[in-house]
Amino acid sequence: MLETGKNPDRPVRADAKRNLDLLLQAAAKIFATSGVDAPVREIAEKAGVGIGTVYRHFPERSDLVIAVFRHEVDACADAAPVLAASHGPGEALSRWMERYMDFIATKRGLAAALHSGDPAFDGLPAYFQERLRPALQNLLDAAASAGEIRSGIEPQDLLRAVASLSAPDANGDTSQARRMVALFLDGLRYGAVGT
Amino acid sequence: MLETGKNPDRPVRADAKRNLDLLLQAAAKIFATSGVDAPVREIAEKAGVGIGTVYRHFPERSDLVIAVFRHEVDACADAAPVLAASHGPGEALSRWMERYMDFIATKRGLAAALHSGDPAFDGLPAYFQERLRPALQNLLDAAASAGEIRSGIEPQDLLRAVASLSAPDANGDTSQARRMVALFLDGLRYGAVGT
DNA sequence: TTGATAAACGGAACAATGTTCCGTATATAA
DNA sequence: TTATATACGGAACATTGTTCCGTTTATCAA
Repeated sequence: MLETGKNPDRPVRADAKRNLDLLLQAAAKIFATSGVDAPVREIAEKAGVGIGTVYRHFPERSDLVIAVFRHEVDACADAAPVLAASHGPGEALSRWMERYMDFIATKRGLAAALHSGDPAFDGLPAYFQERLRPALQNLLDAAASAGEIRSGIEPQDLLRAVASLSAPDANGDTSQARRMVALFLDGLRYGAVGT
Repeated sequence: MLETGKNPDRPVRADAKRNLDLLLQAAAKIFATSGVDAPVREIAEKAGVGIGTVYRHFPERSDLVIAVFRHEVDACADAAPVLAASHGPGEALSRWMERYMDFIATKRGLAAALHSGDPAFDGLPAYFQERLRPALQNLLDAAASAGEIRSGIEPQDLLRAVASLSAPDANGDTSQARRMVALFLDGLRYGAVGT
């Protein structure tokens, strides 16, 4: 019998992979611009694919939202080791917090969806913690070891605090939020072993 | 010229008033059951009126949501003087907090809508404060004057704290939340002038 | 009581959007 | 080059918000 049937180990087709990436990119941009309630058709058009292709990759609308969210969480988490390799511990921490704030700003529109009661999103907060907590933990440990900040800071507290501080963007102005976070981080430096 | 034209002072027709009440009742029940995203048709059917009638009274879906919300805020606020007249100051305060928790529980589904970015809902938080703060202030003043609780409690702090304490209803069980609030209120009693 | 009239009603029809389905096109492997 | 499983595109369907308009009815004056 000739082996021609459906092969489960067959690699993903190149066009499928490409379209998936195009979709994630397009969705990320449109979610950031128009919020997570943007029409699926709009995303398909921006990605240059048909609607059917969207639903092939993401059976439901919420699957696309989730994929974009996780993708952005991953990108944010992955930035930590990169920054740690290219900067000193204190500088790496500061820069990563900037990066994290950008992520939170993008996530604004998602917040409502996350707490909308749709069970599809139930796993997202856990993923958020799971991915970002260790990333930040490493940065904090390095900075503490170098004597640039005090030790004993809990990463999840920091994540939550900065997310809260970023919130009051009433006019869309982020400068105030950034000043608050900078001030907050200075608080970590005060009391460091080297001070 | 005979006065037969459109009379702006003409009283509201009886059926219009009745249908408006039916709609508010039906919407309140359905919002509590299925959330604020329930279809307009379902509400119209439950109220026993046509869709057109819904839109005559509430030009947009959000207007109906707002009307129900305000209606429930009013009912909760109006309960305060009634309880104050029929119970002692401490008991009136306790009972009103129970009443307030019921209101918050109903409002669960609304929370997402309120922060969804739809500008139609922008005024609701203000209305909430505006209406409930004075109602609670009176109860607090009476209880403090009677020496049953300490003075200097800010009503808005209490409103927010109790709303937060009521939130973690993971399984839909409200007993834990009620215990927490009761404990919280006992804290007010501790340190009262009569203690 | 009756007739005229403005107000209100009901629901068909339209628009926007999530989702399904299937005929067509194509990347891949032999 | 050819066969075929995979992926694609978009028409069609389902649900839901909203509009429109012909019909019904509450109200008032005679």
